Amino acid sequence: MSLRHALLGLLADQPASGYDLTRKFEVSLQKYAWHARHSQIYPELNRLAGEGLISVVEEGARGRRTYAITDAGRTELRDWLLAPAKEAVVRNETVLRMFFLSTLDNDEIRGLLREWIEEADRELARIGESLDRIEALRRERKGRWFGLFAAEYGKRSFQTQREWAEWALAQVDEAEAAAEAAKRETG
Amino acid sequence: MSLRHALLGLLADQPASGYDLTRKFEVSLQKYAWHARHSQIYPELNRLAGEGLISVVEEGARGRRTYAITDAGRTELRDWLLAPAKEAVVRNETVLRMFFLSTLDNDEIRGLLREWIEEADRELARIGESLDRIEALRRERKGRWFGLFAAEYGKRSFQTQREWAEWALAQVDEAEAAAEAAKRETG
DNA sequence: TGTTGACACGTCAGTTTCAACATGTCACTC
DNA sequence: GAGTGACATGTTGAAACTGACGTGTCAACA
Repeated sequence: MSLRHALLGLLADQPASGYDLTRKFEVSLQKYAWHARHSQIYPELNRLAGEGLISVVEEGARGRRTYAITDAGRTELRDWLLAPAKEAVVRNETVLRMFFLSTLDNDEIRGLLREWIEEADRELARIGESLDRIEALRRERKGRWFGLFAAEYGKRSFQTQREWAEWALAQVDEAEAAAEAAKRETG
Repeated sequence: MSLRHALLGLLADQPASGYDLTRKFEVSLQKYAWHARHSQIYPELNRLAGEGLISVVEEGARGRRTYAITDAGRTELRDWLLAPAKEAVVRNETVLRMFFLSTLDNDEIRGLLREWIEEADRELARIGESLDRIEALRRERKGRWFGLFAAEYGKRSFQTQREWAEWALAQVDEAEAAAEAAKRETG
């Protein structure tokens, strides 16, 4: 189960509440690493606290509970990072759709490819801002670079998505031109 | 639920049995698109058949049943490809580990990065073969390119993973050198 | 003839995940 | 003082998914 490790990982950077963690999922992990809803996060936090991997360090307004990772939690996180129990699970609906793209008509293919190019541009803009924030934090608190590796990976991934889509568009055009040429020859 | 669409997508290319589909998952979808076990695939095939989205076209030795996609199934697949019901779900344990990489020591980070480089090399070799097969098929049955888009995407993705890991290794070295220089200055 | 290993499909109990429902707080503004 | 929207945490029933177990077939080879 990776959800608990995602939570431990986020708490390894700094203490946070369930609400904070939900927002962190939404803005950073959700899109290219791990998807989870608050209805899954809150019970898991309770379990982690019960097992002593995290602990409540502050209680605030509106029932807010701030959790921090414990030493046991850090050990658990480290073990998982260095040697995950089994082969990595991958689920990516977009990639799945890319897989079956060729079952569509050329114009439909082009439509989807253009959507993916736009998505990549949006994400690249978002990640650019994120990288700026991390860079600022890095200057501020020397030597720290939490999130930098992932943000850079995200950036490169969406650049790849964009370039791939451009390549695919060219492939479709090329195939279509070849098909028309063949048609003219026989017709 | 994407599993059914993954199955419909595979059957859109050519008829196959549950066993065939399980193997296709293992060799192609599993690694970077969608993960599923045979214990999930067989019941889902029965449901799809019950709903008329696929049908049994052949019964062979050892209880083997070959399924083909129906027109209703093609419609369902097409609808999903063009407009998936909700935002794409992403789960990727490797990327999640990349996210928390910086909580480790420099040497541990280097170890993981090297593992990921090796993994990328292995996958690139595998995908290279795959692309050769697809290319051969394409020459044979003109105009068909099922799987080509995805294989190319996979190739580019693992190239990205490799390049990112090399970049990250350089970052670690750089940070370490800077830290040591600072230490010499104060010490 | 026995054994091995790939082929082929299935079930099931337990866990994870999702969407929807539910409840209340606090700050701000009209 | 009423309304709004962000804050904050929960529960629950259904669906999806996993890992392990179970059953039998068939080809090849010793």
